[in-house]
Amino acid sequence: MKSITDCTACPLRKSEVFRSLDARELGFVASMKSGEMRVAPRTRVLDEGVNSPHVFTVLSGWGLREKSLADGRRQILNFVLPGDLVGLQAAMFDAMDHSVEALTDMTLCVFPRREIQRLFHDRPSLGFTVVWHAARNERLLDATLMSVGRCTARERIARALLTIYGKARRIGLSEADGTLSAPITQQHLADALGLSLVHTNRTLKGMVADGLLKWRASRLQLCDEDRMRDIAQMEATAPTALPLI
Amino acid sequence: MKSITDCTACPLRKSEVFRSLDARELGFVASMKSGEMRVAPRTRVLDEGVNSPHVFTVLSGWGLREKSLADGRRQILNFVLPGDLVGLQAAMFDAMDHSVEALTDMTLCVFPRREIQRLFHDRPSLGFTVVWHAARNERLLDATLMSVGRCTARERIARALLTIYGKARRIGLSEADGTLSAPITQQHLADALGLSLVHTNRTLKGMVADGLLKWRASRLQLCDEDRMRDIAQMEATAPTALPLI
DNA sequence: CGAGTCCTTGACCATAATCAAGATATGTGG
DNA sequence: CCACATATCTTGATTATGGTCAAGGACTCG
Repeated sequence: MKSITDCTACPLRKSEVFRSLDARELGFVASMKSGEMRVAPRTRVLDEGVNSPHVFTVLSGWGLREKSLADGRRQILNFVLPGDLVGLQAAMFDAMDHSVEALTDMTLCVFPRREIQRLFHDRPSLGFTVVWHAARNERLLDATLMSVGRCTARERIARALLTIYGKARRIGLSEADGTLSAPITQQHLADALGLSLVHTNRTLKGMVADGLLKWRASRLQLCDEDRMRDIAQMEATAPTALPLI
Repeated sequence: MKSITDCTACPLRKSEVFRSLDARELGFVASMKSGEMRVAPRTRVLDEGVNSPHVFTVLSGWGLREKSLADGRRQILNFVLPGDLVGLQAAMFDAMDHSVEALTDMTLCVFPRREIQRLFHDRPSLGFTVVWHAARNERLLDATLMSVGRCTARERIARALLTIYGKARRIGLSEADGTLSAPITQQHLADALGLSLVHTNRTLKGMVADGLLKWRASRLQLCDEDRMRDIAQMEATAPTALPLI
């Protein structure tokens, strides 16, 4: 059996990016945690159509949330990073309607779905945190739907990269020189934006040529964030502490 | 001052479509309700970018949730119907990142956003219900994003109509003859699906010609639901009781 | 160094957008 | 009840964004 991270010594909580929990909240989370799961890249953490007995918090690594059609078409719904709560649907409905897949090695805290009920009753403040996560996710989806529905390829890419980059930087995943090591291929980006791989590639090249970004060997760098925001029609957002479960 | 519906006599709760609350839950909801709001078609109930002090439950009427870009492009995120909870974001974040607009005359129960905090502490089971709504909304968004990102115009329309029709029928808005009176124009459908009005119109006509549906004078009828589901690649879902706040 | 994955490019095609204008409804005030 | 105004729907012509097909090149990793 692998060593399991104790919630009180959680590496994420140490960071000031995450909102700290009071002793009772922390105690509850610790009591709810039934284990830790480590998965390799390309592993499915949750499976569309299947009833999962677990809800997870991402401790480390990158993953993605996706949905597929019977004929193989797929849509990436969003990327998941440390601190994200995944599989909440499993606690609410009979079956998952999307999958979660690892992009890198991932470690996830495992919570039995039944404990979520108990969470609301025993630690209401954590219940509020769960909704916060759900609401935040909905915001992200709203923005992505707007992108995919109404924006050009270049705009979509600008929006997606700003979003991913912002999310990663916020939790300290970017380097001092402003680059970000992201395990994302152009195919991923295409599948997240409703574009074809070929068109994504060409558009991306154009943006590189225009000095907007660099992206070599899965190292992403936004060279001109201001101009990117202009294209994306997105404002910078002030960071607030992220509640972590 | 208009007469306000008492929660214990709520017309929605009478219906067996909605999950009934126990006495304490009902009492809490009643105590939380600060008023009722009636709005005319095209009125904004919630405004993108603005901090709303209220959260609402739709009592009657149709509305939509939308998001706009500075240059006027807009994306309809989904349609809202009686029983839906709107503005939850207002209770979680500083500003709304989408708007809610009435399509018909609407009546909404008004809850002060601060009460949501209290709800979690005083009636945890209602907290669970709030998350249920958030999770359900996320499901809907996931499905729509998949539509807009990866489906053809005909598929998107089939999916959207099945979704809207299903949602409305479930709460008893459809007629005995299978028709549904929906206050939705082709422009709305286009804006919800990331399509142009012209292309939506042509695609719709083709579907009418193929005997899939009828849509005259804002009366929608799905003539061949099975075939629609084939096109949409969507299964029929078994209805469960909807929790209402 | 060989296999797989990922990226790149060219040629061609299709779905859907845009532009423009006219036809039907729907609604309102006189 | 009619005339006018506005919203919605319909259709044609043209264009463009982005998809598909195909194939070669460049990494990466064991």
